[in-house]
Amino acid sequence: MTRGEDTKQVILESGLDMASQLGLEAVSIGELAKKTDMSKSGLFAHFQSKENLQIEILKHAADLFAADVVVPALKTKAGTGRIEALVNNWIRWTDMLTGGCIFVAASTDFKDRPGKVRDVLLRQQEAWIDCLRRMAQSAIASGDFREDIDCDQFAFELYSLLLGFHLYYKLLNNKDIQEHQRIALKRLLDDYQRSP
Amino acid sequence: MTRGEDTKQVILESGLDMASQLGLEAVSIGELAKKTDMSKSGLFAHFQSKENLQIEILKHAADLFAADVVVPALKTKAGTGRIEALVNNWIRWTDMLTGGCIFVAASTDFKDRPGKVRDVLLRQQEAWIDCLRRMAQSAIASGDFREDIDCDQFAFELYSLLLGFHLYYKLLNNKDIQEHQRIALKRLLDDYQRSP
DNA sequence: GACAAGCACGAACGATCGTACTATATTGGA
DNA sequence: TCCAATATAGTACGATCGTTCGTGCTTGTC
Repeated sequence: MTRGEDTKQVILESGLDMASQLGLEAVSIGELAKKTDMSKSGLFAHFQSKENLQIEILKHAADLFAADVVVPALKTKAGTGRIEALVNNWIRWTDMLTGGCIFVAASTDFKDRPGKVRDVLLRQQEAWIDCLRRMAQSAIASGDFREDIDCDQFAFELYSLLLGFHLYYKLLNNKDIQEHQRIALKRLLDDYQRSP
Repeated sequence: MTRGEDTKQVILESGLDMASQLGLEAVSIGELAKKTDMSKSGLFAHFQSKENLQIEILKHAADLFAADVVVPALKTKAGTGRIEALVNNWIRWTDMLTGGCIFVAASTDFKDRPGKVRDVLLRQQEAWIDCLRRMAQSAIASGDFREDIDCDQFAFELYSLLLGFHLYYKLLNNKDIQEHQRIALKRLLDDYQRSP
């Protein structure tokens, strides 16, 4: 890794943290330069535009997300256990970043801001939902889930649960939410499970 | 209503629309002045600070929300029917505003911005969750729900469902989501319902 | 018709925004 | 060790940010 790529990683790390707190649009080049002890122009030279900076932050986040959330879950045996592992990894992921999940923040931030950033975000969200769907499919294959279930439906309900958890946890600072989340997940899995 | 109060309503209406799209923090006084055909200073005089403007937008939104979503639902008979009415009103509410639900947008926007705006938002969200909880309580009283259910748990699961719907609907433009939402709501209500 | 209050305006403030240039360090290969 | 490439800093730009101030235009009241 060259020196330039090295500092770029530092910038992206700091930018990711900033975006998780204030939103991707609120990441300003001047403020980011202060946090990384660089000059505005020196930092800017790495990205050529703010739009590129935002996109690279998103892609950097996606790399970390894949490595910390998805891949470890895929190493466990397919079925409800893998789904629970994924959920636990996701919760740990929202704890790693100071502000919470950057994708949740960016989603509300860019839902009405057309452009390349929104396009990237959309593809990422679709990939994530597809990941959830495949979790359900492999749970069918493993025999944990019934065969007649709607995997899209499952993905939607599971993602909804995570979004609810995120709001209770990050905005309302609700202490009991982890337990509520556990119960809701159990109810969801039970309903989709093969009756014994 | 005096002339001043009249234009203030126009400003808040436009500000609410803007906040629902770009977020409450992205509502700029200059841009809002353009949309309402006013001067920056003329508009500013109504609020004395941007913080006050944001707070008044939130309160204006809460008034509309109560009138369009909560009150009509409370006029129906308590129980699962009332909950369904509330959900339908909520969906219609997210359709009324160009960008979606302002509270969802503001929640991610202000989760890490301490201050008066965040305090107001927090109280509003707690009131909303309390509203959902009372819906469950009255459903118990009416005999629709079992008596041993956890109303906080129900509020969390229902709110999560709405958040998921909002993301699919507003960011992903998912056409099938209304049907997915309907199915998930049925599953939720069934699980909490008194067995016949 | 004078007067006060309410309301909106234009101009200007310092700060920060994203971006464009130019120049100076720092680096790795010949 | 010299050179070219890479990497950072400095300065400046027009635009916009939230905010302040002074001014004039409408109102409704006496």
